[in-house]
Amino acid sequence: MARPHTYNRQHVLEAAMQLFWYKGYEGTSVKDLVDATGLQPGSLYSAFENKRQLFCESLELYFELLYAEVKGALEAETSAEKRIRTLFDKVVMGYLMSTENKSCLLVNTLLEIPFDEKEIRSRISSMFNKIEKEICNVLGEARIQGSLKPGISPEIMSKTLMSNIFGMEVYSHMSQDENELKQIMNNLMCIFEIN
Amino acid sequence: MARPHTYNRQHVLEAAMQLFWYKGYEGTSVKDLVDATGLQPGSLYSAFENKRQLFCESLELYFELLYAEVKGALEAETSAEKRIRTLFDKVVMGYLMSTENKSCLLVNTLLEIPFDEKEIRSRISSMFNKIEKEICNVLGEARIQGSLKPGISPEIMSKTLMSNIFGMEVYSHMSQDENELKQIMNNLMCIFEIN
DNA sequence: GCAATTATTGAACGCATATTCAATAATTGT
DNA sequence: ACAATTATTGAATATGCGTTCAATAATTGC
Repeated sequence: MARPHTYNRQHVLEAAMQLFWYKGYEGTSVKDLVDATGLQPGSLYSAFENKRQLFCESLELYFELLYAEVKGALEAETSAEKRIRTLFDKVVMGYLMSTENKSCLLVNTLLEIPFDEKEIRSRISSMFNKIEKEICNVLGEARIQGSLKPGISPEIMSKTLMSNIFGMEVYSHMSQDENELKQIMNNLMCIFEIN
Repeated sequence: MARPHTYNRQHVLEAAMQLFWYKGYEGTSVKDLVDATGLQPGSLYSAFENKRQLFCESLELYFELLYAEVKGALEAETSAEKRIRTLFDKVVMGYLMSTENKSCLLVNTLLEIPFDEKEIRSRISSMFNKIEKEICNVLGEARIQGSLKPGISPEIMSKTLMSNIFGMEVYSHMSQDENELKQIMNNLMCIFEIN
């Protein structure tokens, strides 16, 4: 009874996410979005409330992809220790591979948004909480499997590992020296017993 | 032979730095700077080339203050272990105290600036390198004093500690839970022997 | 084929931005 | 007192931003 959409909403969202990822929220203009998506401002605004809303949906999409990757590493059929190591290999590789500022959109956002953006902040907070919990669970398994050094608390160590995931990201903005990140990673992996 | 300045350049710079610290580079407008410094655009531009240059000078000033604080902690007259602990107490306290987004200006800048701002990036990189070296030296002393656990490399551990300084900052943007940061810190301080 | 409905277009809007510059003011050496 | 020099002012400029909306196009049910 009415004219149908000509675009694919998901494709548009993906293009927008890539832009926000590369250039940040403020750094991405509506013109950029128009150019990248092929949609005119009017269509963009009818599909997604406004720029901010489009950004929020982009964050959700980003997390979906990120979380799938994390799960992929942590649910493999190997020892708990190996799964944690795989995750960190992926993280480090991700940072090393990113030629352009493409480090984690969520971290970038946390530091970019003004302090009164409580909603976005708490949303990202719960996203990372979810990942931290996954890591914590696997560390718990590692302890049962006897590969975790005694005296190490999964709860606290998962926070420390998260802190280093964040920290290595900042690190990767300074030097692209492959070894620096790998040294940090290896240092962290000393939480496991050497047999 | 000519009219003298009516303002104090250092005071102006300090006010600008505070603004950039609170609101970031893009988030700070020239109008903001005009309001905060009391200088009109023309004067501001004759004193500091342009906004970008003023920002660069703000970064240098910020580092001066930061470095002085770091040195203050690391050159105290106590054991190497205590000095490192003092530094991390300060870092964590700094994050906990900051009511408004006032985490490290240098880290914020690293994540905010576009990727092609190589000059700023490498400048900040060498700033943090200087701090890392200081930490490394003190860890070296700790090793000699026997307070560092055997098998821990000062060079690598100083990188890991830097990574956590960065990471805890990101962490502090999510939760203001005092314990989380302190748990991470205590976990890191396990590099020291317990006698 | 027509009426109804919705999608798309892209110019236009109001506002904010960084920067400039001619006019004015203040100081100093002579 | 005056000329020379420099500082200050703040309106003007050009550009870019996010957003809106009237006009136009496309589709479907009847």
